[in-house]
Amino acid sequence: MADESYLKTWVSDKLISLIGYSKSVAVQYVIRLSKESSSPADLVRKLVEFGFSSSTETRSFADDMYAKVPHKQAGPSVLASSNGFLLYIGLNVGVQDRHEGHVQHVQNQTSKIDEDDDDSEEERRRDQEERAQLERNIRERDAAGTRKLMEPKLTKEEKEEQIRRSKALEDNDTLELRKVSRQVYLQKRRDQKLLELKDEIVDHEYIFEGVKLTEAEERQHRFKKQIYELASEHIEDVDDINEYRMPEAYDQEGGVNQEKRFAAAIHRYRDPGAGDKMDPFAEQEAWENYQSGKGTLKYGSRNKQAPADYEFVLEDGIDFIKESIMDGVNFEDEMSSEKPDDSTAKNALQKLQEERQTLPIYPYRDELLQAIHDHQVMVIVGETGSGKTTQIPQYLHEAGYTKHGLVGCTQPRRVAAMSVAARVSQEMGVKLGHEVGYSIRFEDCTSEKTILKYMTDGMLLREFLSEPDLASYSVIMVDEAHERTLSTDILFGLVKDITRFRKDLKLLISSATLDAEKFSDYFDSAPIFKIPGRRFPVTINFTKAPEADYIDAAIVTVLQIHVTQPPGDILVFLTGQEEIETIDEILKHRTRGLGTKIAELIICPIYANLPTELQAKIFEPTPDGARKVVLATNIAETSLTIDGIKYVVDPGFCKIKSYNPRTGMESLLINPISKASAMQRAGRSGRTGPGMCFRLYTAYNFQHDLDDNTVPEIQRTNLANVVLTLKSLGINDLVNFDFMDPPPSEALLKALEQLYALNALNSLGELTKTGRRMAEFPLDPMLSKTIVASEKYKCSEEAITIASMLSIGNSIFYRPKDKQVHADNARMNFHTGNVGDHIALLNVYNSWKETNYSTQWCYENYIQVRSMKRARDIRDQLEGLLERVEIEPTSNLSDLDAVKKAITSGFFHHSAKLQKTGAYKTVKNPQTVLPRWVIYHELVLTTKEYMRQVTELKPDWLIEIAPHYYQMKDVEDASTTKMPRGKGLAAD
DNA sequence: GAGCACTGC
Repeated sequence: MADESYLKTWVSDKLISLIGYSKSVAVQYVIRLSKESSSPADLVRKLVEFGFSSSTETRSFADDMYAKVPHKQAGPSVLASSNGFLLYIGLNVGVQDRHEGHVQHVQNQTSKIDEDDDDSEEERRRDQEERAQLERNIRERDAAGTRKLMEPKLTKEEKEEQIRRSKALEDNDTLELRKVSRQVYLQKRRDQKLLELKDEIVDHEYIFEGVKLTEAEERQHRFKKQIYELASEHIEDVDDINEYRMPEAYDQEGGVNQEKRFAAAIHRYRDPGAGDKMDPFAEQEAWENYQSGKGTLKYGSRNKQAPADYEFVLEDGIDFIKESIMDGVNFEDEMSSEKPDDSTAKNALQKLQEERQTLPIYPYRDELLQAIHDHQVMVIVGETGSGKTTQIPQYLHEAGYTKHGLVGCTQPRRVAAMSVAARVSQEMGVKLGHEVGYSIRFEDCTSEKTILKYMTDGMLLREFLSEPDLASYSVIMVDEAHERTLSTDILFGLVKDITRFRKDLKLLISSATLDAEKFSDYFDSAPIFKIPGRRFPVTINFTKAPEADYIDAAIVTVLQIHVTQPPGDILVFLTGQEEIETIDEILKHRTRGLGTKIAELIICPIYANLPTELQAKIFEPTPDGARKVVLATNIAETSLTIDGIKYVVDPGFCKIKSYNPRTGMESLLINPISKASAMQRAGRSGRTGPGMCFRLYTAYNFQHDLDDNTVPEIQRTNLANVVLTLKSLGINDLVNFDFMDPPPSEALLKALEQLYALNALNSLGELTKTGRRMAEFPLDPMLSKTIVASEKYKCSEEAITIASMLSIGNSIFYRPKDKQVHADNARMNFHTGNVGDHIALLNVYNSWKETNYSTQWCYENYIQVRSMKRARDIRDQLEGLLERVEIEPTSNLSDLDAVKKAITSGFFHHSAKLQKTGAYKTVKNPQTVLPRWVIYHELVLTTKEYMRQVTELKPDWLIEIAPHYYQMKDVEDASTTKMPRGKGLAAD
C-alpha cells in the first residue's frame, strides 16, 4: 500500500486548494486511480483528468504511486465500496471531521478484501463477455454516427510497448515490470506530447450549452462527477455486502448506467491479442469521453442532472387549484387603489365574500359548526391554505358564539397574529381593533367591541395570570399547534384543565396533519376534523448517494438548477450566518466569471440578525430573466414566506438549542432536521405553483436517520420561567402537571432549585412575595430578580436597561465578515474602564439615548437599530411594570458597584472563578489582566464552551448577597476551589 | 484565534 503520509501531503497540497474536497476522499481516490491504471502514464492521464496539472511533479508522483500501489487489478466493486463506504459514513459522522478516523478502518478493510480477492476464472470470463458486449454496443453506436471516434494517435512502438506492459501486468512479472519501467521515460515524453495537445485545447475556455467554464471549474465538475459515480457504484455493492442496505428503488430498472458501470472492465482487461483496435480504443475512449463530456457537462454530477435520475418519492397529492386569495397583499392593493367611492367599496367587500366561498374549508362550514356544537374539544387538521385560521373564527361568530364571550385564536408569532387579524377585519368589513382585534406584546389592538381576538400564544399565557379561568372567552382556538412552542405546550395543560369545569368553553386545536392522533389522545380522544389543504404538488428529489460535504453539494445544486431548470426562485436552507456568508461568497465568485452566458443570479442572504434594510432584498420581485437564490436559516421554514420560490434545496441540517439541566449549559449545535421539518421545508416551494425540492441526502437517510418530529421545546429548555409562571397560577404540583410531553424531571427540579435559590419560592415550594413580583416581568427569572433586587441598591433604572438589553440576546452588535475589525473596535469603546459586558450594554443604551435614539449613530457604531428599538420597547414596558410592583425608579450611575450587585443578586448562580490554568474564557473583555471572579449571563456550547456577557465580581458579594448559596469556604480557598456548585466550565 | 438557529412575554 502506498505510503499514506506522503500521499496525504502531496495530495493535500496539489488538490485540496484546487478542488476543495476532503483530503481523505482525495487520497482514497488517488489510490484507486493508481490501482486501475495500466501504466504510470495512464495514471498521469487520469490524474490530469482528475484535476492535477500535467507537471513533471505529477509525473514523478505517478511513477511513485505506480510502483507503490499493488496492481492486482482488484475489482472496482471492492475499491468503489471502500470509497463509497467512506462517503456514506461521511454523512453519518456529522458535520465536523467527517472522514478522519474512518480512513484507517476503511483501508484495513479494503486491503483485507484485496488479499482475499481471487479473480476466479468464472468471474474473468463473465467480465470479458460483458466487456465484449459493451464494445459491440459502442461500435454499433459509433457506426450509427452518434459519436465520432478520433484517429488513434499512438505510434506503432507505443502500441507494442503497451502490449508488453499489459502482458507484464497480467503475468505480474516483476522483472518484466522493471524493464518496462525503464522505458517509462520514453513513454513520458510521448505522453507529454499528448498532454500538450490536450492542454492546448484545455487552455481555451469551454463553451457548451451556452455556458462558459474555466478550466479549473471544468475539472472540478469532472472530479465531482467521478466521485459521484463512485458513490453510485457503492450503492450496488452495499446491497451485495448486505450491510448498509439501500432501498430497492435505487436499483430500479434503467436507473443504472450500464455503460459507465462496465467502463472499468474495458480498462482492466486490456487484451493485447485483440491488437490495434482494442488497445488504443480504451485509451481513446477515455480521451474521447473526456472531450465529449465537455459537450454534455452541466453543473453538478451527472447523476443529479436529470430529474429522471432522482427518486421521485412524494406525495402526489393535491390537485392543481388555481391560486388565489390567501395572500392579503393583492387585496390591500385593491383596497387602497379604490378610493372611498361607496359602490366600489361594496364591490370589494362582495368580492371578498365570494373569495371566502372558494376556500377549501367552505363546503365543510355547516358540518364543522355542527361538530363544534356537539363536542367541547376538537382537533382540526388542515394544511396550509385551507383557510382555517381566517374562516373558523368568522363561522363561530356567524353561529353566535360571540354573544357570550370572545373567540380567541392564538398564533405562535406576532406577525401572524397581526396580519391574520387585519385580513379578517377586512373580510368582515370592520375596522381593525374594533370587532376584530389582535393582542401582542407592546401592542394591544382591541377594544370593548372586540369579539374576534387574535393573539400570540405567549400573550394568552399572560392573560391567564389575570384571568385564570378565561371567563371572557367562549371559544379558544390554538392554531399551529404542531409547532409545539413552549407557550403552546403550557397552554395545552392549562386549557385542558379549564375545560373540565367550564363546560361552556369550546376548545379547538388546529394543527397540520402530522400530530393529529397525538393531540386527540391528549385531549381525551377528542374528535379529529379534517379539512383538505390547498397546495401545489411538490416533487421531492433525494440524492442517490450521501453527500460528503453539504455546503458544496448545495452550491452545485443551486448552479445546476440555475442552468438546467425553468425560471423560478431558489430557497436554500442553511444553519447559520457564517454558512450563509460563505456560500454567498462562493456563489458570487463562481458566477462572476460566467458573465452573460448564464442568466443573472441574485443572491439574497436572510437570517434573523441581518439588518432589516438588507432583509428587505428578499421580498423585491425578481427581474425578468434573472433568478433569485435565497440563502436562509430556519427563519424561512415558518417565520416568513417568500413569493416566487419554486425550488427548495434542503441539506437537512439546522442548529438546535438544547439545555443540559445538570450543568446548566445550553448548547447550540448543528443537528439533522426531523421528517416533519423536511416536509415543511419542501412545502415552501409549492406556495405559488408546482415546486421542486432537492434534498441533499438519500431516501434511506430520510427514512432511517431522521426523527419523525423535532423534540418539543419544552423538553430542551431551561424551565425556570415556566415553573415561575405555573407557580404564580397556583399550580404547585408540577411533577404531575398534565404536560403533553413532560419535560425531564431533572430539568423541573433544577428550575425549582434555581427559583428557590433566587428566593422566589420558599422551602415548601410556594411562591414568595419576591416570586410574585418577579412573575410580573416578562423576563427570565434571573433578570426579573435583578430588577427586583435593584430596589435595594437604588439602581432600578439601570437594572431595567440592562435587563432589556440582555433579553434581546446576541443581535445588538452587527459584525459583518468583511468589517469585523471595525465592528470590534466600535464595540470596544463601550468597554472603556474594564467595566464588563453588562455595564457596556448599559453604556450602549445610554449613549444611544443621548443621541436621541439616532439611527445614524447606530450605523456608525455597528449596532443594529432594530434591536435597539426593541430594547427601548422592552424597557418602556418594564418601566411600566416597575410601577405595578411598586419599585421606585431610581438611578445612580456613579455607583456601578451597586448595579453589579443587583446583577449578582440575580445571577449568583452564574459565577465563575479563574483557575490557575485559565479555566474560563471571557467573551469580550478587553482587559489584559483577567478578573478572578466573574458573573456571566449564559453559558453556551457551540464549537467550544462560551460564557456570554461577563462582568467582574468581588467574591465577598456572593456571600453578602447569597449567603444561603455560598459559604466562606467557597470563596476563600483560592487554589483549589472549583466553580461553585461544581459547574463544569471546561478548561481551554 | 476564536462565536452566537428561531420564537415569545
